[in-house]
Formats: sequence, structure tokens, C-alpha cells
Amino acid sequence: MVRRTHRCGELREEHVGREVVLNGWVDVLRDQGRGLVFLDLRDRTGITQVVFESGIDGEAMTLARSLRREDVAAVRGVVRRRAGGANPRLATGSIEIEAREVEVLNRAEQPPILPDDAEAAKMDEEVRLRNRHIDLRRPRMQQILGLRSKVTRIAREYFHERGFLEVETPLLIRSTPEGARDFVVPSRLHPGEFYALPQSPQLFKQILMVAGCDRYLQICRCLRDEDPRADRQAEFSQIDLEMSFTDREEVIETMGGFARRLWKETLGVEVPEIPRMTWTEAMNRYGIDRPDVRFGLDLVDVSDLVRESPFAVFADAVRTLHRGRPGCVKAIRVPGGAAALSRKATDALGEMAKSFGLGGLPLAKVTAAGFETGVAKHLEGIAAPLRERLGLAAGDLVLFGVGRWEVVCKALAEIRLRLGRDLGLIDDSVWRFLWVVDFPMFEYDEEASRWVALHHPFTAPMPGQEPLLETDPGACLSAGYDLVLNGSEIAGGSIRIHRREIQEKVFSLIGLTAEEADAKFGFLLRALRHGAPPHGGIAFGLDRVVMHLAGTDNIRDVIAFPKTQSGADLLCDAPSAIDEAQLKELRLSVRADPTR
RNA sequence: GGGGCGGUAGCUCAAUUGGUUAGAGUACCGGCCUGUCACGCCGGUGGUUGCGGGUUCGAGUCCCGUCCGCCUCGCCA
Repeated sequence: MVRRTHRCGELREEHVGREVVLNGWVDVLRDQGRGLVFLDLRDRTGITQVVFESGIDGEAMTLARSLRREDVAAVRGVVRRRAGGANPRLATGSIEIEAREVEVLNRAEQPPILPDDAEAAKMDEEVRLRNRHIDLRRPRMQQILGLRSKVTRIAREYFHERGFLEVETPLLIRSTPEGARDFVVPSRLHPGEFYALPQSPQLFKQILMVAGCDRYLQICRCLRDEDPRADRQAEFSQIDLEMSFTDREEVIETMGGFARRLWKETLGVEVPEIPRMTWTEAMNRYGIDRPDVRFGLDLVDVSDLVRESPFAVFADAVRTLHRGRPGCVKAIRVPGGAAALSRKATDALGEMAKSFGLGGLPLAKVTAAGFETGVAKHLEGIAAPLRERLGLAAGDLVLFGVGRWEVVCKALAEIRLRLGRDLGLIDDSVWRFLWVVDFPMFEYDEEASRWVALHHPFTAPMPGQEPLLETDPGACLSAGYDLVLNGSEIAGGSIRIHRREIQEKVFSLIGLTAEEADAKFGFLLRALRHGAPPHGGIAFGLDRVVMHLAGTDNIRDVIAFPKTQSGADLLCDAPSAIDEAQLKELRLSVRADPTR
């Protein structure tokens, strides 16, 4: 094989006159007849046009004309200015290669798909995933792979500059309670026992801090056996970090700096100092702990206004206790919504409200005189305070979420987002970063009758709040922090508990007995006994960060070999049955489906 | 586990109310073409209509089941 001297996206006018060799794939062949053939040769750097003219020997011309899409070829020739005028759509468009010699390195069968971005956009994703080896040849896919590579490179640079040590943690670990469902791996040497694949390296990185590593970095795979979504995959990657002798301020400062450097070096975007919002404000104003603050449509609580209202739907909701906690009524004012939203549109929002567990979506149009349509007549008694609190003006539409606080928040948060999108209120060109802080340590799980860690059970209380663990756990704030970008959580972390008594207290609050805690997390508790420094950290969702930078809303676009909605890898057809001998060696047997 | 959408040629799609031999573009194959770059012109090959049942004189179309893909609720400390 003739080895290449350049890659297919590199040659420019300055190379004119040079003899070069290119290797690549046949993008397309434009055969003009026996005397003239154009070949577009492609590799991941781009496309270069090669010309075969009558001057070349007949055998080479015949070979050139036999080339087909996705064949692999080598071409030797001389760079020259384009005789037929430049092609502005190609980076190499002002030059072409006058071919002297061509070698076919490998013939391709007719490809099931072509590596064409425009085609791929229309194509069934299933077909692309089955033929990922071709799909990844597309310029867009190569660009994203390159972007992802750049992100991890910048991460290593940035954190190595700041004294972080890159350490690998195990993939085969023990299954622990709490959190997502574990993927599990049977042990051959310990029949009947299983490893779990890590949901994150959380405990290992904490132990690395106890072990004196000071600052830790890992670009690691995390595995959670839960159903995927458009932005979520069972197997995903994190840029995982931990720092010793630190506090919330230092972590936020360090990680904000990383985010700013990332955006600067990948997109050339200057991200200003990242503002903060408390969890309480986020929930009250947006109904969600990762608010998209690119637009308004804030939620406004009107529970107090409707409490004495004769409208039973509202008043009863506010008076009803849901497992000990009162319900609420929250409103969204949609400026100009009376005209902007059709009956069909508001009906769709109502359906959406129901799908999120609300009874419906009461609404009314605002007029100069009062309200009309929907629940208008029930609002008359509280018209004045409602107008004042929501700032209502004629032509507005007002929507109400009624019921359990959590349900109202979740449903109105989603409805707000949909309204923002449908009404064109969201500026896609802006990057609105936000630190969400001051999370509660726990929320109470009524069904299980115990506290559940909002973040995870290794998150420390805010300094000074430790006594609340004894007196009022529900009021205790944690030293956790989430980095939110345009309504998507791209990083989350916390200052960790480094004192054994506190950790034991938290375990007992979430319902673990001392024996259970010792059985499941004894290795952590033991480590905390032997000189654990104050420490904390964070993990960036690598896939999500790359999604944002690449401008895609599909996580599969930023993973070279992603899985489908059902957890299948269509390229290698995993998962699959294993043979009897493997099962026997593991002393496993597969039971029939008990539901059949 | 629930809800929604989809599955017809390698790919993207069409096919009236259930009715002739399931069509088109593209790709592919053959021929022609000396400045193309979505090359062009002429001709041709290509189908288990996801799979299995059922209804019917007749099913891509209707019914039942099932598989696969996407979106989503639950789930995701």
C-alpha cells in the first residue's frame, strides 16, 4: 500500500505542485466518460476531489472507473488549482489532485446506508445503529466524536493543572442498597454471589480522599439498570472529581471555572460568573430543581387566596392533607395567552396535566372586566388579589395546578416548559448556567415510613446544621450543589460527611440499622474512623455536556456505540443468551417467566 | 409495568372503501458522456408488506397475538 502523505481534509492552495498520496473511502464517483472521472475521496478530516484524465494510463483509468461508494482506495497524484472553478462547499474546494496512480485497498459491498448527514436525518435510527460502522463515517458523527475527545482532553488538562490525580476505580464492586437498580455480574469463584457494576465511583473516590490522594479525577463509566430516555442511557460517562480539605465555595469555584473553560475552548463562548439559586426558590418559582431560566412563566402559589374560596376544587385541595402535608394551588400567568393558545392547545395542556397526575388543568382568560371561560365564575371572589399577585392583564391566560405539592410542581414545571417552547419564548442561542444549592438533606417517604436522602446518604449537612439531624431532619439543608444548564442537570455533587458519627446518624435516619449499615457500608465507616479529611466533589455528566456543546437532544448521537430503548446493542446484538456450559460454570439456571 | 407513534425494495416514502401484476425517488447493475461536485441521459435488477394466527371469494389495508424501534409516565440515591 502506498502510505498517505496527507489526510483528505488538509490540502490547500499552498500545496499546489506537490506530489501527495491520499488514503480514504470513495464518497462518490462522477464518471464523465472514458476521458474524465472525478473521485471524491473521504476520511474523517474531510473530502478531496481527485481527477483522472486521459493522460493517465488506460489500466489506471479503468480501475478508477470501477470504484464504487465506500471502496477503500489510495491515490497518488499532484495537487493543482481547480480547473473547473472552486467548490466553496468543501474546505479543500480550491484544489484537486491530478491522479497518477490509484490502488484499491478494499472493495465494499453495496452499503446498506450511506454516510450522508442529510440522509441520516431522515433515516430510521434503528438502521443507523445496526450499521454504526458506516453511520459513524458521517461528517457530523466524526465532528461529535472529535468534540467529545476534546472535552475529555480539556478536562484532563484543567484538572491536572490543579493537582488532580487520575485514578481508576473498580468495575466489579459490591451491590449496595439505595439508588438505582444495580447491574449484576455472577461470580464464578463464589457461586451464588454477585458483583454489581458501579452506579458511580462515589465511595471509592471518598476512600481515595481518606487515602491521602488529595484531589482525584476519573473519566468513568457508570451503569444504572433503569429505563432509558432521550437524554439518559443505562451506561453513561462521568467526569468524576473529588477534593480534600475543601468546602462548597472552593468546589463551586473550581468547577465553574472548568465549565467556563470548556465553553470557551470548544465553542468560543464566554460564560459569565455562574449565578446561584436555592433549591427552595427553584421549586417555588419553577416547580423543578433544574429550572430553565431562559424564560419567565414563573409558578405563583395562590393557596392562601383560594383557601376560603367557595370553589370547592381549590379550597378542598388546599385543606386536604396528603399524608400529613397540605395540598396547594399554583398558577401560571401566560401573557397574551388568551389569543395565543387555541382551545386545542389548552386541551392538550390539560391532557398533559392529567398524564402527570393532576385532575386536570383549570384555566381562565383574563379580560378587562374579570375572567371568562373555564373556571372564570369561580374566580370572581378572589379576582382582585389574584390580579395583583399574578400581575394579570387583559388578554392573559391563567392556568392552575391543584393537588399534592409534589404533583403540582412536577406537572406545572413540564407545562411551563412546553408553553415556553410552543410560544417561542426560549432563546436557543443563550447559555444560562445556574448553581442550585441548599437542598434539603431528606424527603420523607410515606410509603416506606422513613427519610430518603435527596442527593445520596454521603452528602454532608450544611456546616452548623448537624443538630437538626436529631431534632428536625426535614429542615436540615445539605451541602449539595447541582450545575444546571438551560434546564438540564449537567453536574451534581456535594461536600461529603467525613465524620463517622454523622454518617451513622444519616444511615439510621434512612432506616438502616447499625448492623445493616455495617454490613453494606462497613468499609466506608471504617475508613471514616482512620482520619478522613473534610472533602467534597462533583461529577459532570459527560454525555449531557457533549449533547449541549454539539446541539443535539439525542444522547445516542454523542455515544459511539449506544444502546436502544430496550437496552440492546444492535451492532453486536447484546444482550444474548449464554450457553449451558457458561451457566453451569457459574452455577446458574434460568427460570421460566412466572407470569406466563 | 402503563400510554402514544411507527415497521411496505438496500434507503426514504406512496398504494382510494378490502379488489388488476404492490408503485415512485434514490441506491445498485449495464451502456453513453472530457469539468463534474445532489453530474446528466438511456435501459435494467430488486418485495416473506416485521413475524404468527384469524375474518373474507379476495388482506399491505380489518381483527387477535407477538417482536422490534422511537417518545413518554413510573423508575433514574
